Amino acid sequence: MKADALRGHLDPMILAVVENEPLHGYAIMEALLERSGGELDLPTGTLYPALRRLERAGYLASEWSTVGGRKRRTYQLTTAGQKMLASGKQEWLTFRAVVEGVLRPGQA
Amino acid sequence: MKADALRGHLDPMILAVVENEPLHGYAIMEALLERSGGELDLPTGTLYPALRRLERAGYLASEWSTVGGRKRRTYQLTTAGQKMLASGKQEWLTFRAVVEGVLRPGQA
DNA sequence: GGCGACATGTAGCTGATCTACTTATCAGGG
DNA sequence: CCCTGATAAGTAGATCAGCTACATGTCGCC
Repeated sequence: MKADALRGHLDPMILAVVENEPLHGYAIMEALLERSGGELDLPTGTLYPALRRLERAGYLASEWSTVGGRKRRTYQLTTAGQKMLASGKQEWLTFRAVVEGVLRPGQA
Repeated sequence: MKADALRGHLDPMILAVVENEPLHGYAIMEALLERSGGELDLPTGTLYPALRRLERAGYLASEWSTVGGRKRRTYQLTTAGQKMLASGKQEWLTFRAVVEGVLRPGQA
């Protein structure tokens, strides 16, 4: 999967994995990997800046903790983040309809 | 629809509209607009450079003509372009599965 | 004459994602 | 005891597709 394809779609995906349970960065990476069937293996240089960006934007809130001698920064969805996620899901449906309307992937 | 979302998905869409009939730039714009139900209204500053990029890459071939006093550059799919389109369609299916696996858009 | 559709293009900006690197803890094998 | 690999979090700098804004010109119509 090309890197560009992700552009603009990563944010809602990140928000989605912390929708039901707060997770720390590394666990978010693993969750994305698992939910995507091994396809979405984000470099740390992508994920961590993305998380800080989402926090700065007010969609995530974080909290430090230490587990087994390792420091963790756990992120949870804010109210704004919930709204963002909901609209992100909606936008995905629109986007999918647009692409498939143009691509007509059934017609090889 | 956010602009970023398009990243990496525009190329196969452009190739798709010239799949069955060669079209000139302006007609490609109109075809995209129509197939997307009015959602995909590309600025000329996006489309024309994209067409030149696709031609430079060998996926499209162009030819000038004049119709009603106006110059047209008509693009058609090359063999490489056909292959690119086919793999682009396949990649779209993968990408869609990844996003939906993570997003689980059914669960609002 | 002027406006809107038709038609093609360039210059320069933005910013999300990438590569490559750094720092640190812990468990297990040799 | 050291080394590797997993766990955990980050930064600096490069890339490049799509954007805004601009430029040029034709045609039909009011």
